[in-house]
Amino acid sequence: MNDLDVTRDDFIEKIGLIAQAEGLPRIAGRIFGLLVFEGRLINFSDLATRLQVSRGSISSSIRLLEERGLVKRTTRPGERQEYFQLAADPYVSLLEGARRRTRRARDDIRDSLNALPENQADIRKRLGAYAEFYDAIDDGLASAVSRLTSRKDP
Amino acid sequence: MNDLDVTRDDFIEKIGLIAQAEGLPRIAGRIFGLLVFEGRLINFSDLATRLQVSRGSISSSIRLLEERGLVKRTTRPGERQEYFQLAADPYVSLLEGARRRTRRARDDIRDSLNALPENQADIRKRLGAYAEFYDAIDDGLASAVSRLTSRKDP
DNA sequence: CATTTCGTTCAGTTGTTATTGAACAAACTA
DNA sequence: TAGTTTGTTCAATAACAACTGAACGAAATG
Repeated sequence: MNDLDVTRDDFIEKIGLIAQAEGLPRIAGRIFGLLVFEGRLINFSDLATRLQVSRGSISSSIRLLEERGLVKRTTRPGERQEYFQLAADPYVSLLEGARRRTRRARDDIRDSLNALPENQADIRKRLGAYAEFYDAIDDGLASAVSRLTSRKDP
Repeated sequence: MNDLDVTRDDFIEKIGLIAQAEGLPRIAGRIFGLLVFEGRLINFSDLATRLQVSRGSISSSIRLLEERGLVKRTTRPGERQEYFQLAADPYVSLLEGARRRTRRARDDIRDSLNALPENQADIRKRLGAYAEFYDAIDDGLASAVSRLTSRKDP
């Protein structure tokens, strides 16, 4: 195993851990890492052998990654295996997912706020500040999205 | 149990679930929710009884919340019990924590990038884009922080 | 001094999610 | 046709984190 292999495997493991910290299965992160590193089509069984995991795990993690818009599935004419690669804008998809979760939290809090009687001004104020926190995050992530998209548009 | 109690308990449970989705123990989220809702000092045993959980759980979750700068512990002269309340700027602390994790991920990726030989321009480019994704998040969260802090400074 | 209260620690339990591996259907191959 | 390969599903297991509750030391109280 040469230097490049070591660097790659090290990278893949790191991304697995990052994914795990963000609530994704570690294997999903490792697939993502491999696809980022290689930057080309990789077929199903290669994923299983290179990451040393069962086909079942590849199947379910790939499904997750597809649902989140991070990975695309392709087939080649005449070939039976399915190939996978990074989606066009995986990072934007990740940010959009984070924004959705953020806004959902904000809405939950707003619902509680709206259920409060008018005379509970102090509680309303605190829940309002909490909701604004999520609004601030949402805006921040929105500006991250535009930064990523503007970079390549022109 | 009146309307306000229902709204409060509902809110507390919601925050517990949000916390859980963000990788914190549910009980930590419920404590946070209770403190946001009440907006005043609450003592240790009240936390345990009102949230119907063991003292051990309160102890460990409070420790987590303190470590993250979300909750402050206080004592009152002549009283033996310890009191807890929201920290001054809990939302800023949350954002700073998120920024730290973001930058750590970016640094991990940069380390891999730097371990690559110069002639791997394509791989370097892809890892670079990945690292920039985290930079964009960090900047977005930074602007969320300034939005939250500027709001009350003047 | 004995007793009570307070918060922490830690071993054990519970509950949840990730992962495997066998079974399966579909699509090819010989 | 029988046999292979491919990806999915699902039941069982492994791995992990949350949570409990008993034990504990410290500090107060009587």
